[in-house]
Amino acid sequence: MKLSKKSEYGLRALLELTLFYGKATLQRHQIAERQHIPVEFLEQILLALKRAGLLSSRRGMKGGYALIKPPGEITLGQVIRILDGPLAPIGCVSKTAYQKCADCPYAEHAQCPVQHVMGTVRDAIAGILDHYTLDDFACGHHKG
Amino acid sequence: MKLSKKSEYGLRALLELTLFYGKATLQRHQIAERQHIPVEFLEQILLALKRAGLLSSRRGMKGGYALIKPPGEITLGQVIRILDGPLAPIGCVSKTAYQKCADCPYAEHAQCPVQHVMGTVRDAIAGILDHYTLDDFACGHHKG
DNA sequence: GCAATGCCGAGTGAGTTAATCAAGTATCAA
DNA sequence: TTGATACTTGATTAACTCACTCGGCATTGC
Repeated sequence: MKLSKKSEYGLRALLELTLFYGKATLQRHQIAERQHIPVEFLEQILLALKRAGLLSSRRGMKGGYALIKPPGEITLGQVIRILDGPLAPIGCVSKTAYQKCADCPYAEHAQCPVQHVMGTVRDAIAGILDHYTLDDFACGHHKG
Repeated sequence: MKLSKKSEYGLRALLELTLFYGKATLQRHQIAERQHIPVEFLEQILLALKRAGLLSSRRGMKGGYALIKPPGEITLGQVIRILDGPLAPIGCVSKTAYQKCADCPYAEHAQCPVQHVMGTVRDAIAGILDHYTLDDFACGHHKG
């Protein structure tokens, strides 16, 4: 039930990029300084977000990173899935990356008590994170 | 955001013990067989649950484990905290094991956006797991 | 005493996390 | 064209965690 440093840093980096959305690009070291993140680690995080289509980047002098989509269209759920993988506490209840349990003594679906509770937990987590956008995030509160 | 095998096995073991609550004790190998759990691993799980005051045990021939408290008074939240640690996705929003973030650039409490969202996630998870008892678990559905 | 069972501590191999490093390639300015 | 700056890529690492595994000890019942 834990959020990795990678996701935490990723969210904090996106927060900075949200504040400058439409205004300027930010360089790795600027983001790193403002958010106290090791630069080289931040680099691979930004890169992953870029590959996932969330960021654009420019090389060379005056280079930097910027959000591609408006912050209101990016959810924390998306970001965490990119950096940490599925939100579900257990593979057999993931909607974006379902995986059958190897040795569960219960028949498929619905009869397994673990699967049942964890399904509701997954829905609760996704219900929050998939409706919480970078805009909400930057304001510090959900539009609810 | 993941449930460990340890917790999963722990919950499945407690499920068996719930079914036999007030009727009989169960030995490690019985639980292990019924739930397809490696015996030696199960052992340390049962031991942890015993140390936490959830189980009683008897050694020697005719030994075994049993629930101490009625299954309606044990919540999945308790169990998972014993085996996996705090439910909160990040230390600074845990209510049972709060830990200040080392290098968060935001002042204490309430101003950190990460802390804010993750707080609501924590509450959602705890809201489910701290009200879901072993009884509910054995029935496969919450009384809610 | 002896076998069955739980108790306990240490160890282990695979994998993950959180970085770090080194060698590129693109961009701009002088 | 040259050099400085900054993103890109891939490899490497140390520390840690996960999921077991093992060996020996303590207790109980026959």
